[in-house]
Amino acid sequence: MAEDQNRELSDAALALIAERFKVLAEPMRLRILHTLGGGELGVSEIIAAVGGLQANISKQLGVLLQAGLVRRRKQGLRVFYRVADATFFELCQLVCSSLHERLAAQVEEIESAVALRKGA
Amino acid sequence: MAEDQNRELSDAALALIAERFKVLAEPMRLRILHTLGGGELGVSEIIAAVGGLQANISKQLGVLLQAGLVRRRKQGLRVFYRVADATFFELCQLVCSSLHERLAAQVEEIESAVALRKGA
DNA sequence: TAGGTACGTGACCAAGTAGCAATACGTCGA
DNA sequence: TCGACGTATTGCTACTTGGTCACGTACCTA
Repeated sequence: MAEDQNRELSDAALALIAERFKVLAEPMRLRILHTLGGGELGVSEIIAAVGGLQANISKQLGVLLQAGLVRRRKQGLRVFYRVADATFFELCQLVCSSLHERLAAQVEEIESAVALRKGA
Repeated sequence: MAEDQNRELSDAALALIAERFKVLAEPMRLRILHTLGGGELGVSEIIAAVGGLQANISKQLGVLLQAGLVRRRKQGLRVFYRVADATFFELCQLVCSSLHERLAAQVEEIESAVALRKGA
């Protein structure tokens, strides 16, 4: 039973982790977060920075807010957002370095293949 | 123009990062990777460990392989997979700690609300 | 060569969702 | 009170994809 519980807990944890990754799996949301990396911004500024229609930006901001990745602050007509979870930047950096390694390896592979063709 | 190039490059990079996150945004794939954390395993063992139909596991392994997250090795009839990108575990750990913080904050919020009710 | 085993693939369906257009909501100045 | 403005929401469409079934492929043994 303890085993079952562990399995259940592990599954629940994996589901939560997957959900977090899902939120980050959209270029537009990444652009918004990246833009907010410079500090708190109003919705209008975000729209100007990342492009796209207001409705969509608002929707994606809602997704990020519900995921706890950004915080919201109202001031009169304006609404300001800022990054609430700094791990986002670490995650991006990790993925970037991983992708960089992978691409470098592919380049090397291709180059060695070219060298083989030259030799033949 | 340099600005445009930077913007284009940044968009392409964000698309790549989003794609990586997308691969990790599925509980079944996370389960497979987590299972492979113990070391190289054959497809049959993976299926036994994570559950589900063989066709689906094979499909998800294909996705992971194409993403460069796992490596493949054939030996007779058997096919063995192993984790190819160790950053996966760091990513999971980061997300886990982030989620833990978030949940702890929510618990605290709820408890203080309960305390307020008691006080009233 | 025939048959069995381990794994991959193609076709399909159902669920989820990004983007868009239209509209609603809340807040301010006049 | 009435627009005007900034933002959120709703309904919709098109597309993607996880899971499943049926079948194909590669490899081994007898």
